[in-house]
Amino acid sequence: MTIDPCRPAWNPYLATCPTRQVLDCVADKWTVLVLGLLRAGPWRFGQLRKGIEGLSQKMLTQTLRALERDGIVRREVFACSPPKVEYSLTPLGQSLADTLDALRLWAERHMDEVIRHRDSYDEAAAQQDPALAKLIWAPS
Amino acid sequence: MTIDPCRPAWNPYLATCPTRQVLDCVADKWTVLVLGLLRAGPWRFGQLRKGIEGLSQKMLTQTLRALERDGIVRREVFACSPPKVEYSLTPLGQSLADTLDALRLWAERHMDEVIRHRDSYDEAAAQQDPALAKLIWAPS
DNA sequence: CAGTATCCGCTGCGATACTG
DNA sequence: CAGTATCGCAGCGGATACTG
Repeated sequence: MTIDPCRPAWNPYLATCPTRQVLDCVADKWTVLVLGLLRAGPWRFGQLRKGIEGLSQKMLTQTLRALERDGIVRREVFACSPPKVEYSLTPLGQSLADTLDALRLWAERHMDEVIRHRDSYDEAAAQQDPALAKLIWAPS
Repeated sequence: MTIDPCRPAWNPYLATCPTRQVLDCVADKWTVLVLGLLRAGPWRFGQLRKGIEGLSQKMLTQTLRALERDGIVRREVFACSPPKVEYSLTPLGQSLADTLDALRLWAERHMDEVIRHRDSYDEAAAQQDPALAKLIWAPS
């Protein structure tokens, strides 16, 4: 495939650009966590499931399939009993995982500051409208 | 606030860890695109809306509110007519925006390769089950 | 212009049951 | 063990109408 000099670079700010779909799949909570684990080496399905609390089997399958389809994750089936399937990063996946890891690290590193902002924002909102105060404390 | 040496570092792999909520809001398609624009400087509401195709008013408001609450975006209201509201990055937001920009760049840079993988994956699936071939070509 | 409020269809996602 | 298939519903998110 040759480069078409007339074609503009990919631009996710346009609705029809394919990068939109990739961004949708890649900028995802579960993807960040799954790829974060895979950086350490191959993982089996059940290991990933146990390694990420709250991730249902369905969502894990869905996430892994999408990543496999895009060439980010490699799926290797071992013909044995009981069945064994290993997931690992492709070179392409490695580069993405490194990028996403920065995001996970950002969340861990700046969590304190985010919580401070969040608390003061909620407090200010509650004072403006005391009737809303209870909502802030309502379970998720 | 003092550091509690007993408290483990934040860990998004635990279901109840607050970083989960942050990851959920931050690892989001619209957040990536909004913060990508804000890196250039302050933007007005309408400008952001026009700058990101397919982003509805409701989702933009929601996204901006969440980011403001977490101290990532600053909202400045100008008392004039017609009303004018500017959104800009806080220092905290700058650090996040830089991280997310890497993600957007990754998508743009590796789109070709992703598409190649995707096509061959879909083709392989179609050959395994010819009846599914038509589904692959169905509109979104 | 920059929102809020309301309605509501669609689907994302969990729960459950079943298969190779 | 590693999935697929199916059901059911909460909530996401678009469309529309209204407000300061």
